[in-house]
Amino acid sequence: MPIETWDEIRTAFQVARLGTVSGAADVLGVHHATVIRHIDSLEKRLGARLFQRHARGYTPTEAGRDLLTVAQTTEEQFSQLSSRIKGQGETVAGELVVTAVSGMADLLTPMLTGFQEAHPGIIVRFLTDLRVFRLDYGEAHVAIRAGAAPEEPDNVVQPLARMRTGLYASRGYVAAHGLPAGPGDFAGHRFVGADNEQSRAPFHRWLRDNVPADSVTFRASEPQALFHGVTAGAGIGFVSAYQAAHHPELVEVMPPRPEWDAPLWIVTHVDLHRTLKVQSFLGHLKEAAKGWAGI
Amino acid sequence: MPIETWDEIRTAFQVARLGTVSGAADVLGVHHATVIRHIDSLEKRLGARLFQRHARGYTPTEAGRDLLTVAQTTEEQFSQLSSRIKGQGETVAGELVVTAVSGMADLLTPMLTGFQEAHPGIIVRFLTDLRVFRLDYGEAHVAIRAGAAPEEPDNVVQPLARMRTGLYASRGYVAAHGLPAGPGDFAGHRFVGADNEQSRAPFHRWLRDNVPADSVTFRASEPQALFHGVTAGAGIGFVSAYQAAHHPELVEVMPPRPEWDAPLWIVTHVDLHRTLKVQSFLGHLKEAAKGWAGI
DNA sequence: AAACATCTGTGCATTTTTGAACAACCTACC
DNA sequence: GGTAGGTTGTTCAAAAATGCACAGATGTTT
Repeated sequence: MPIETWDEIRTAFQVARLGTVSGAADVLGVHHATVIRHIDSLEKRLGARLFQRHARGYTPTEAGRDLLTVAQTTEEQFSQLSSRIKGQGETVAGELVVTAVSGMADLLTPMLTGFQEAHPGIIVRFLTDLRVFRLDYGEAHVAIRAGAAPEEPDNVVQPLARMRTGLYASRGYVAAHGLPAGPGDFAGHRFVGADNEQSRAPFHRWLRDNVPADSVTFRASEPQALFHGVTAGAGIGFVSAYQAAHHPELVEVMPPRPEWDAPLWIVTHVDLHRTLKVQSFLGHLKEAAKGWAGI
Repeated sequence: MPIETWDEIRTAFQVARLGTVSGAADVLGVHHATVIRHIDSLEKRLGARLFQRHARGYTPTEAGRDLLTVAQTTEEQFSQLSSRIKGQGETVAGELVVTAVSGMADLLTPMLTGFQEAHPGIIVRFLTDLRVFRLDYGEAHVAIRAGAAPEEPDNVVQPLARMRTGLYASRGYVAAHGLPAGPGDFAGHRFVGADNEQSRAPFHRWLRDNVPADSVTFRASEPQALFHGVTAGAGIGFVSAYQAAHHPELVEVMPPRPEWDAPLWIVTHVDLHRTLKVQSFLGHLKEAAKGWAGI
């Protein structure tokens, strides 16, 4: 037996609270005729009288007093809800969901923990998965994407940084096979590459163009697996300069080149982009990116 | 920070619950364009987004989920309220406020207690006061009035019984002064009468016409005081046959006459008259009145 | 006693809300 | 790949809710 017209309950509530139709109309900001019509409609719907009418005003019946107490708490609940929602856009609290490909975890986690410490009310959820989380489904507040600029509608895209990548090999590999003198020497070496033939990453394309397919002896679809392949000595492969700098066991085969750079993008949904929480995080993120000069 | 449009919260609640605008529109029985407009209006009012829009539907944001839980309990509260109000007109429970002049207390109380015992859910409030309680102010459900038929608007009036009254004196008075032989002998006796000169009760008028004013030596405005005056031996006075029958110390001076009869009326407010609670009480009251043959 | 202020109630013009139809988009399924 | 079903979003006409003005009634104050 659900009630269909909550607004009528609200007007009835004010009438029960103030005792007069005119007073309720003033509070509600409507004409007193509207109040009368709301009461009539609601009483007809409920099949019972909520008020006794007389020339001095409306006095609530037993049912009217019942409605008064119920609507009183409703009014308070809605008021608190409104305060929470209005305030949440102006405070940095609650969940902040960030998504990125797993390969960026060690790059991003220091920044994420720093943001969490700066805003104790924040609970950071860092989602890394193979699939791309969709911002328009509300799966995350901020996504950090690599590669071509995303062009999804309703998403605001900002450049974050350029991720420099170079060719690296593990010390074990170098000890066993030596370093290639140059591109002409690649045929005698082993490489680690993407399993996906049409990978659009620029360094992957460069590998396809400059290294014989037979020399790519370790292939994986997951970026993290490629990185592990290099560190384990499976072959020479592309590693971001940032990751390489933190892994002393890697030896630089070819230094990063501009054409290998992969741009990083900050992507947010337009609905959430303007909120203080997201804006605050974006500021923190860009500040941290300035320290990524080495990547 | 009160919320002005409860209906918009209701539609937002359904959208959050079902996940789609179309589904909410079906449940609410309105067009989906209306739902969209409600959501837009509410979000604009709150200054925050409640939903993320995409082609598969609306997924609630953090604020939207907050609204969902609040509105969920509101829906339940209103539903229960509706059930209570709709049901209360069909059950005999709650308060039943009956008002009458205090002189009728001993006549009515047995009937009232009997009604309460027949309906354990009832709390009977019997208000007796000098002033007349006003039904149109919601002061009582049922009023029992004596005298001329009430003619207030919005009140439904039904005849209940005729209250027969006679002239009585206490045994002590009779022992001291004897009984008057007839109206011609009244001048030598003492009488108890109304203080109010323009009292409209027929027996009071009869007293004014047939008894010298000097013989009315005990006057009171309160009916109960008049009755006590008679029983205390202050003089000869009018007592209802019902009361006289229950007081053996009274001696009949003149038996009840039809022209002394005072009609009793049942008065109820038109809004409450049709409710089962009042109707049930009226049936009980009329049944009890059949046993008042002696009054 | 009489004027005043306040409240309810009702018919009519106006504004606001709603509904219908259509377009655009995405998803799923064949 | 293409088609069918479902969803959102927008424009214009219809419907409904609202505001206005005035009448009626009651209690209060001068």
